[in-house]
Amino acid sequence: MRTFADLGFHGARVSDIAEHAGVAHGLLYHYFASKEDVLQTIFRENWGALLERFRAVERADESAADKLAGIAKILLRTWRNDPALVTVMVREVARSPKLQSQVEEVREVFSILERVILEGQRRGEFRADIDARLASWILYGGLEEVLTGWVLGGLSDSATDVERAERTAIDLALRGLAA
Amino acid sequence: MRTFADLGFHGARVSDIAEHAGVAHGLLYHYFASKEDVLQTIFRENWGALLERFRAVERADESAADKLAGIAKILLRTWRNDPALVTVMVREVARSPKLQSQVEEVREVFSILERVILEGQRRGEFRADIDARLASWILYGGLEEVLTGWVLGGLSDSATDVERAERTAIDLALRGLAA
Amino acid sequence: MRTFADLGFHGARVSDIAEHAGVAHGLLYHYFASKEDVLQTIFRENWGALLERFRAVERADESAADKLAGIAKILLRTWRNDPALVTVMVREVARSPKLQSQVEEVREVFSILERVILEGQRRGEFRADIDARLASWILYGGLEEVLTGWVLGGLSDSATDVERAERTAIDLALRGLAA
Amino acid sequence: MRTFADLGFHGARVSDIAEHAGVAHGLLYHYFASKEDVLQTIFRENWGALLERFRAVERADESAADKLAGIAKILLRTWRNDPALVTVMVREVARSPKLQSQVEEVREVFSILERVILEGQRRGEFRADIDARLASWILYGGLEEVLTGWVLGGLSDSATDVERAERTAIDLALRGLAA
DNA sequence: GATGAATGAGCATTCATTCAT
DNA sequence: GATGAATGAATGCTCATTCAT
Repeated sequence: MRTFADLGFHGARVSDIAEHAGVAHGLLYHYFASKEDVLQTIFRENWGALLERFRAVERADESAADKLAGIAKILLRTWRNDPALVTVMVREVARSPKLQSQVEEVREVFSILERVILEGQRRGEFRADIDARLASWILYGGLEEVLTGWVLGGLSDSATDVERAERTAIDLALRGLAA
Repeated sequence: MRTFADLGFHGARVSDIAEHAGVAHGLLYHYFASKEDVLQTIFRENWGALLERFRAVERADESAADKLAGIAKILLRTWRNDPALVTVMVREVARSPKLQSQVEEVREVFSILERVILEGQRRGEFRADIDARLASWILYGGLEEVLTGWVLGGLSDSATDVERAERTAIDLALRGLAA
Repeated sequence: MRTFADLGFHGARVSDIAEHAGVAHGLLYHYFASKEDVLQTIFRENWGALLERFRAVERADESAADKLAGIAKILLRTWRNDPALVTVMVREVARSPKLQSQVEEVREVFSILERVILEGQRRGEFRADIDARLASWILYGGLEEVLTGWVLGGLSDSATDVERAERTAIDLALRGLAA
Repeated sequence: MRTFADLGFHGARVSDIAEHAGVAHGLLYHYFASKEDVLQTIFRENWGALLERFRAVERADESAADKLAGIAKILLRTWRNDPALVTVMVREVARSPKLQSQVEEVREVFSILERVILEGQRRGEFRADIDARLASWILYGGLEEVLTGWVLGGLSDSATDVERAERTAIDLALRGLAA
């Protein structure tokens, strides 16, 4: 993950990864079928864990607004906890069809957001004149762009800035959706 | 542009581009210094034109809300006018540090959005308790994610859906920012 | 052909072939799809020419015995004319299923021999109590083994020895088949 | 032997052999010095046994013709008894200089055949105007090609066909050599 | 005896780029 | 302008072999 984060998928040679791990490059092929499988595994294991947390939020006994806020927090705080992971996700996974097979899993986050929004609309928390599906993409895009800003260095990611970003994103979204 | 859109930057060989253009691949080097220069040129020429249109909106004598709406429309309608361009932008330019030299230009759109938001805050149109810089990233991210949805096929892009996306995105943003 | 003859298919590196030819190894891939394609091409072009000569003999207006003798001569004299070709054929093509797609073409020689033998039997030149198909394999095997002996150095291939081999092989075969 | 027969020497990985044998691949190196040593051992043990039988035939108190017939029978019947062995011999050992050290042993069969033929010539059984050395190669080649036909599937190897091949090969050879 | 993680030499193949024509 | 033969650096991957356990 760190090698991909530093050099990008194409820029990272298999031997770079192995060197980073302190093993011979051949050993990599005991554990992974190919260089791409390494990326796929990084994605699968980490995104799966994130999805699990999103689902837990969805199941929680909270208002839809709190659920959205919870998901946003998980996503944005991942930058602090695991910047290499976020870097790889943002640069190699999010938009490239490199991991076609995983597209479904990537989109699961949209489904979760959509369901939460629909729930909010049903409960009267959120306005009903908004397409929940579209809103889920728009909200997620806003969050991902903040992560991208941090990854590419366009946005400050000091502790206070991260906190402010969290508040801003949540605030914008909830006001945008509020009934 | 079409070749990059179809195959991606890494997946497209110089000879693919030349074949697409109906010339020998050697000729490409009369017009471009390298394969990367082709991408750079695509970006420069097209993004420059978009930026010009964004700036025109910024200069117009309209409310800040209308300016934001105008920018969103330009961005989203580009998909219909030039899907290959959007595909290349979304997949090859937006996140990769491939075009480092152009990062500044990419970010110009954030500056424009930020200035429009600040203007709206100054005029009392928009709430003042929002960091304009952050908001510009978040709004742009929402729009770009919709484009991504269209590029990768996750969101329907029929004529009515494109229009609805436009309204939804603008509506969410303006309600989120409204004073 | 010479590189394969010297080093064997597996022992020859692509760069050996290219070096032998005095070009960069990359150029090889302008003309051949792969290392294996080089072998295939060697086979196709040369075996095809040999087959053509065998067919010419078959069509000739001669006794079946003379036809068999003619085919044997062509085969054995190829060693003198083109030892590298024979070496490659004997070592890389004849028995390995490496060129599965060409198996049919390899077997064409058996068909030709079989037809000549059948013709001889019909004419009363050859005894009729012999399975022509089997005989074609046996005769061809005898010839090929002589070539093998020359390739691997087990049999002397001086000019007089080559001539004697020719006479011996033909003599054995014709006496074996004689009515 | 079965792994080499199925996949060829180069196509068979050490781990394929080990898997076939139901052990870990590392264990192979307790019993064999190398992959090539496995092939060598297969050859040595089996070819040695065959040679022993050939020599027994040579020593027997029979006519030269019967001796030739005996050797042919042993060789061809091995296909039925041990097709994998024959496959390996035909494809990996016979022509490749892979087992250079064993070349002598391979050629022992030619020596035996040659001596039998010489004996037949001395006794007046066989015509004297044939080079015994050459004849031994030619006869052996005929037999080996029949085996090759069975191995590669070009010749039918049903029980009756095997028997007919035996008769045909012996018949052709003896008539070819007959005084 | 037995395992399988670990090694690293070896090699085919790709493809951007050059340049003589 | 235009071609495409020629180059060669770069790299993913394979697999025989070793050896600590």
